[in-house]
Amino acid sequence: MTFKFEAVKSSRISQNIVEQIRSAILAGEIKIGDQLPPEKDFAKHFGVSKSSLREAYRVLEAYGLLEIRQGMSGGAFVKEVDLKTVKDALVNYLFFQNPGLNEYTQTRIFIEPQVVRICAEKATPEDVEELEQMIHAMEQEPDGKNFMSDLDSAFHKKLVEIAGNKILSLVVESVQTALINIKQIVHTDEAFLHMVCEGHKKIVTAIRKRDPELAALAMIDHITDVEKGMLASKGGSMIITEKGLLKQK
Amino acid sequence: MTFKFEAVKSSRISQNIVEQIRSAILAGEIKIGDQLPPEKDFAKHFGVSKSSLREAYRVLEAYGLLEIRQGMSGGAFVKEVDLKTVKDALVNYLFFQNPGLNEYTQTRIFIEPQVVRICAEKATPEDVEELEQMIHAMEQEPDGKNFMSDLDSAFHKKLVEIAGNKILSLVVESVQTALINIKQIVHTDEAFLHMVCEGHKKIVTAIRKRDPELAALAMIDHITDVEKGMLASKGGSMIITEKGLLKQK
DNA sequence: AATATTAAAACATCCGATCTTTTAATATTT
DNA sequence: AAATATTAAAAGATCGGATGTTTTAATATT
Repeated sequence: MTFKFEAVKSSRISQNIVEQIRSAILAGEIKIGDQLPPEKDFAKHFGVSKSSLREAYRVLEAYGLLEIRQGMSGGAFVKEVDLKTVKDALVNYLFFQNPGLNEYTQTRIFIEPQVVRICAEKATPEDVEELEQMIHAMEQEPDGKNFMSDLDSAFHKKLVEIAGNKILSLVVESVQTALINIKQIVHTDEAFLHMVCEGHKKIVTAIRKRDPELAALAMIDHITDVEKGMLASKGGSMIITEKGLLKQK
Repeated sequence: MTFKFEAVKSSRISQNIVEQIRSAILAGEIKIGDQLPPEKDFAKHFGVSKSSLREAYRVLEAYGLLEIRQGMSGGAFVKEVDLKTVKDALVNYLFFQNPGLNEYTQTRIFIEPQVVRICAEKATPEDVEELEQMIHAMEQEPDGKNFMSDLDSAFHKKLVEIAGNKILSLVVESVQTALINIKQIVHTDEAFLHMVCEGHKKIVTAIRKRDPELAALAMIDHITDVEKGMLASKGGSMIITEKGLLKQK
């Protein structure tokens, strides 16, 4: 059988400290907002140099677990890991994986139609109102280029928030972020913007009618349209393909 | 309207270096395996102290973008970000979000039945063979406690690999990792192990029959059973509930 | 040919001096 | 009294250079 032991790690001092502090946080021994001792004191407490402690702080900061503030009444504070940290990690990862547009589309088609089914049941009148305002804001957008992707993203984010599943929110928002990066390259045009708005309208209409199946179908159409629209458009030195996603010309 | 400008950042030297190197990697200027200059030289090149450069290295290491090796012919090497880095980020994030078991289950039910539909079409005889061996290995497992979760995870990982979507792989594997952490607390018993094996068998049978609908149904049953099994079991000072997931007793 | 020793490259750690940022307390002005 | 300006102290940020440790390649020895 294959052994399940992992290679023993570097035992770098900073890494040791990182793990101690991370464990303390995950074990609930230190809570959000808690302040760690000043560098000098804490380094002495650990019996290490300031440099080692500082390197540990940098790592914990990168993990999103700490926030370090300079100045009087500054210091190292325990922070709740935010979505941005996770999305950044994901962007780094996906850069190397380089999934095809069809993989993004497939992921969306698996998840988002089901999300709007739930929305059709759970959405409050206020939710519907907000969704409609988001569509309206998108239609007002001048040439669409700048904020278009953000407004589009916000719409899908709102939908998945209504569904009330934090894991699905994470996935949907991350996919949106990744797609924004792509859209910034392929220069979607005015017609694309209009198509997106129409798609969103049909979805919201179905939700207002409390018709889960219609909402799901509208979402499938919308996601399909977006993929088609992106495949049709082209950008500078990059090209987008069904598989392989982005290739230099 | 709300401004879209973000707070200008600390301009810490190490952060500046991190962004420069990260950008160079994402822009393709530096490739996997490339070696960066030695600390001393590189620090001089940037016009900064070794400490600042070292802190930048720690952060890039945390991002999974660099690997630093000590000793002769050591140095800083550009690395492909691996799944573990992303999953760790996710575990940190989910610790604070603390989703309910129902959220995990819902995510799985949205995705995995669709995955096995594809498997029923795309799986090669070798894939099916491998899946069956994985079930067999799981049945051989003595008391189930130790490797059970890993074998279970591996099974679902293999399925989503067959589907050939890197994004879905990431999501499914991350959810599995998160669930393993929970299972380590709730002490699943012998009956649970048996139930899991039976569930897997039905799924593979459906895939061998090339019956997508049957496979999807088998997967839904399986995921539902696992949730029920986990809700039924209890662990030490922790308790697992439908919502809120883990609470101290 | 196998083994042991040595040397050098490169990171790891430590120390302590100095700079910068931030805020709270104080002083000044209106 | 209120608003504004100054100052002082706390805490991180940066630097540089001395010293330790790891790893590997070259060399010497058996």
